[in-house]
Amino acid sequence: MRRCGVKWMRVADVLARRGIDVGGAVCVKGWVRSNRESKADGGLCFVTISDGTCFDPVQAVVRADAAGFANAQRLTAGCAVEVEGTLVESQGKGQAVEIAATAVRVVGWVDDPETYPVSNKRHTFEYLREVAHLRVRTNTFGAVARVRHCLSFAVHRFFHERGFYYVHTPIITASDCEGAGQMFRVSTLDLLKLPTRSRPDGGREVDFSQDFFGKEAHLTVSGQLNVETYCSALSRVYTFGPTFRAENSNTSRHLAEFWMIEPEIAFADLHADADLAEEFIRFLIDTVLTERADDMRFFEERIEKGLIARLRHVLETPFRRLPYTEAVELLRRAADKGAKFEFPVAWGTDLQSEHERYLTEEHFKQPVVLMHYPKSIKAFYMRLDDGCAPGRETVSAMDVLVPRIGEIIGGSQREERLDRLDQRLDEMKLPKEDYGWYRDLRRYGTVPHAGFGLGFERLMLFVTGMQNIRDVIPFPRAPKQADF
RNA sequence: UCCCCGAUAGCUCAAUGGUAGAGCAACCGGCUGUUAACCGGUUUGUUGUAGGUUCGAGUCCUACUCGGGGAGCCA
Repeated sequence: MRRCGVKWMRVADVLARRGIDVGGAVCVKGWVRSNRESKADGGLCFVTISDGTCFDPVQAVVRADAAGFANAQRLTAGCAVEVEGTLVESQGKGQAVEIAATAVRVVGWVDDPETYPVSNKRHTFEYLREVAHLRVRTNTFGAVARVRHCLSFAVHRFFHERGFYYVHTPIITASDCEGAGQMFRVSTLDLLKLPTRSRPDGGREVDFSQDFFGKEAHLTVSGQLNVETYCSALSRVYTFGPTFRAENSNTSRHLAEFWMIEPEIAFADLHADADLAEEFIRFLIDTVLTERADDMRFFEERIEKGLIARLRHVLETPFRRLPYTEAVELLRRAADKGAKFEFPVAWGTDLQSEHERYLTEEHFKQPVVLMHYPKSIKAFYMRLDDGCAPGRETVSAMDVLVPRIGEIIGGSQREERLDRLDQRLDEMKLPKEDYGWYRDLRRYGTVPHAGFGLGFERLMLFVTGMQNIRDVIPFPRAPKQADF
């Protein structure tokens, strides 16, 4: 590969004048965003070039005496170029500095400019989803990609700085005890020639002992049960990895493949868990506002007016913590006073989306942490609250609700008492033998512990103001959607 | 999975059951330190798929596919 004669720099550094100043020689490489040609001054082209390193492209001014001028005149959106020149103060408005080009080299042309899928104009997000391999070249998806990176690193930094260890929990699981919805099967059996064996009742069933793992295997729906084992030795741990749900969910808030962050802390109760969740969300917002100010300004201006004020409000206001029972009373009073709910509010049933939205968007207008849900609507591993009235048993669960998104975090203090855990397994008709290693944790040095799960893409929606979860992950997987 | 809405040029959208249109993009020309540039011109169609009704269907009916909004499941 040919090298530039002068120093090749990232556009982000050129525009910020890091390692270069006006008058310096520079080379940039990237993709053309726009090209405007002028006949003034003997002919010149204004070529804006993005290399994805920051929101703004850099403008190169190519005059007729520059090497490669004839090619520069033919540049269209999407062409890959190298530009050499001098950094100068811009004579035009809209940019402080620009590159006075001495040479332009076209690295890759666009075959057919008329049908280039992301030409220089407005496109709907639905359309761009159909060209997911090219949509990252747009303002919006470039910004999404950089914010996603920024938040990913912030997640690791937050936990690392607080003494948490990052645990790689398995993607494939042969235990059928995670119990969080439909799972994707993992198998190497020939679907056209499935081995079968007889069941005790005389029927036939697939013989998974002949499958790759010797038993049924699936993609994980949660790393929590596995990460609890490491928590019971390393004290403070977290996972951050892909998660899979085979639910037929067709919404703007669900994916079949998404990334989840699951911290788990030992010697901790539900309030320590909520403290952690709150500090965590604040840290992430603060980081992205500081490190991706350029992209966040774009989201504020073009995606959601008031976004930055909304995020700053979250930074400055403590989350409102509220027991489920009080939330139900509050919602019933609101309904009496005229709040329009499609579904009734009753103790013992899960809150509907409209109820959650009322609490966080209308009543409190801030993130809300709902705690101590009825045990009947929560998972077996959540800790039974002490001192409950008969018929009003609750568990130490918490959901963090935020405006616009609804539930962004679900967590709980875990049941660390073996007898209570076994009681819950029995009540929910779950076979104890499937939970051998999980029950062992309660037999060998059990401790109170707690954790939560945060859907990374939902965090992205909350932080960017984007509306559809399929637009905040590079290549979305959802029912009937696994292209690219 | 359920309810509602939609699918027409490369993109965004028009078109009373009666000849398929505009803006943008692209291309050509004009003007211009341009920047959502502007002005003039040119090119662009299996109207999502399969049936049906009708003299005639982009338009009406049925099914399917895909997309959007809402709900459920949840993160």
